[in-house]
Amino acid sequence: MKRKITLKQIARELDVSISTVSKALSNSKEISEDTTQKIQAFAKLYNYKANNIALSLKNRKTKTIGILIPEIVHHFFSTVIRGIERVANRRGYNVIVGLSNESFTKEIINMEMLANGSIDGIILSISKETLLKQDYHHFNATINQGIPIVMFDRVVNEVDCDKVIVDDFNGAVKAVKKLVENGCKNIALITTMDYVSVGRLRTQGYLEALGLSGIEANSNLILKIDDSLDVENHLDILETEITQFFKANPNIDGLFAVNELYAVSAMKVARKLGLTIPDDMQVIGFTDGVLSKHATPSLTTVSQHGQKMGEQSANLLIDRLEAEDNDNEQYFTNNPKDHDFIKVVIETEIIERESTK
Amino acid sequence: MKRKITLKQIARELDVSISTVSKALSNSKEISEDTTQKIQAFAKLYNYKANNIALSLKNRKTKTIGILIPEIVHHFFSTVIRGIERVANRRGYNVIVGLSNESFTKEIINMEMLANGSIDGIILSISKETLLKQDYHHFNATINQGIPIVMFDRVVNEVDCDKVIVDDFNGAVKAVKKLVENGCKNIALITTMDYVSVGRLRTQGYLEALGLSGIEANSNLILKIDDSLDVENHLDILETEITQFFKANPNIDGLFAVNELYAVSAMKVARKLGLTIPDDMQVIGFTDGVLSKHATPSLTTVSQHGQKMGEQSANLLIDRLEAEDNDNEQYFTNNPKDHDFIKVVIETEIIERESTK
DNA sequence: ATATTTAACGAAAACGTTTTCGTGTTGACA
DNA sequence: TGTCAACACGAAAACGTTTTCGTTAAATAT
Repeated sequence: MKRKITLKQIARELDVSISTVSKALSNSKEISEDTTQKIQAFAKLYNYKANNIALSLKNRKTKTIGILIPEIVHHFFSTVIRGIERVANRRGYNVIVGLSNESFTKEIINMEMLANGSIDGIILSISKETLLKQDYHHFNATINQGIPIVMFDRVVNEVDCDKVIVDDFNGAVKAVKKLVENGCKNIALITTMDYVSVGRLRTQGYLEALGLSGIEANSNLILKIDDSLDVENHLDILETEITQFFKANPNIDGLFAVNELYAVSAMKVARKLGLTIPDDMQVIGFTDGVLSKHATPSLTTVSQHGQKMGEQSANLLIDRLEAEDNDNEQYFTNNPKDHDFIKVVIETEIIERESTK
Repeated sequence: MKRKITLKQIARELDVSISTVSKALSNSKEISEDTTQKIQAFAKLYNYKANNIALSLKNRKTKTIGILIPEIVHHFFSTVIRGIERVANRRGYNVIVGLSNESFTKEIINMEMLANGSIDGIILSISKETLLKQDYHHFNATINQGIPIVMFDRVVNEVDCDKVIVDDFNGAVKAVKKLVENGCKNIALITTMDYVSVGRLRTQGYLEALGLSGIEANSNLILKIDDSLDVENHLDILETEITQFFKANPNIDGLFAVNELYAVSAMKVARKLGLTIPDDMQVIGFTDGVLSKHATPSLTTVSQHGQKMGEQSANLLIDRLEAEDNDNEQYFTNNPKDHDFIKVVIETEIIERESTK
């Protein structure tokens, strides 16, 4: 078991100084061609690679970015990670992942763990509990420490940073409009409680689309699910709620759900109630994941383009990191550019499948 | 924007030496109570936290473990990550993720990126291309550099390291036996090409179960899918293959599929062909993911317990890392324990749902 | 022959810690 | 009064780099 070789060992072995080795390996022309070749040959032989940690310490940057998300067993979030990893890798960065598990405390602990030198910047999506508490001091704290943050999807105005969001509002508008165009008269909505911003925005989009179409919103047609409980493991509850909802409103002929789980569950319930989709009821969900694609009938959805969100987030963050590098060489450290934060909006797209006509 | 405070700054500010500050913060009794209090108060005020990178360099260990998997938008793999992250976090480790994207080259590049000091050990699952090439030198190389590896799920005998696998063979046996018990006479298999070990093992389990039940295997009832192509994006191809398969074998009354995508697709095809599940055909899939749970009818599956695999892998790795620490204090560095590698087998479990009687 | 440039290399600082090993001051004790 | 612990602290090395700034010797210019 050979430990990795270091500059010092090469130097000792070849009877030169550490500086000489370092320079030779970076092809400095301070070093004669002879020694350079000798050193490079030796280094290659022993497969020398500079130690990342030492470089990080010296350069005061780690070339790794942190990701902090609520959950990873989740199609959307893992898609975002894939996008982040893709551009991070291409641009020479590593990716370190932390999971908040929707918990405020774990979010803070993770942030602090990451902010102690492990990473140059953070890409995150806020946990539900944090959104509920509306306590964002930990974000501002790390930003103040000079660690840039990019927020995606679940963002919040109280924190000044770059943001990448999907156009939840217009996505919902598009979806509901399509239902209207397809002839639906009584369009229902299944949504979450309002504190998750994306749910709120999608609800607003639903209302807006109805308004634009001259349809009066009917609060009976809106079902709000308390997603503080872990729905994945309480499918039965979800399904009974939907069953009651459908029974109470037999006139529903169109349904918009703010996520694919609600949509797919609704289709299941509908079928049990003897309804045919899309003939008796058309359904559109938000978030294009595996469920939508493989459900029967397959589900028409509003795609969020998670991978693109990840890529944009990573590019935004790395751009800012590398801009900082240049700033340091400028005369003004506090140049105004630092406070021009960017908000990227990813356009949604409706993917039509079998659940609509 | 305040940069993080360092020992040196505290020392200068309080007019003591760096060593004193360091000792005071670790409650060394070399330092008087007065100074200790003063320093600790100051440190708390400025929210001092030791810089991780500096610690890593000094201690020659990073307290982070690398994960290298083929794909992250994948229920099983993300479940494993969740498990790893969970125990890593509990035991004070960070987690850094690399994706091979099923590519041999990306796997190597990622390994080298990680092995240059960024991590203490690696947990990985081998990419398809690597399995196909059967070239495992990069794994052995990093092991030889003193970086322990734990392989999960897709493992290989040619590399000496700890391994965590699911009992693919017996899982398949159980599944097929259940089909037999449920009265199936003509049990089909949908599987992958043989180079992915897990597919091969599950196929063998299928054959074994048939043998045990006194049923003669019929090669016509085995459909091998070439999963070198990206099936997710070529569902149509998959479905037509299955359609032909079913049409050619109308006597099929039971089906075992080596993953849930194949199983769900098969159910879809079966329904289109007018078959009712589970009445006309019972179906069991391997890998318990979202699809299985939410399909209609919901799918009986063999659960791999991904999270448990992740947790076991992480524990195995960290155990070894921390055992090494102690070994260094022993007289023998090359003690025989180093070569006793552990293979943990996670038992599968059949989760019964609507697709079987 | 002397001054000056150039080539080739080494010493040392710096990044932020921890830890070992001094060192000076105090108080107790003989 | 002289000796010796005990106490409280500082200097410096080490982890592995890169980079600045010497320094030496040879080569060139004057």
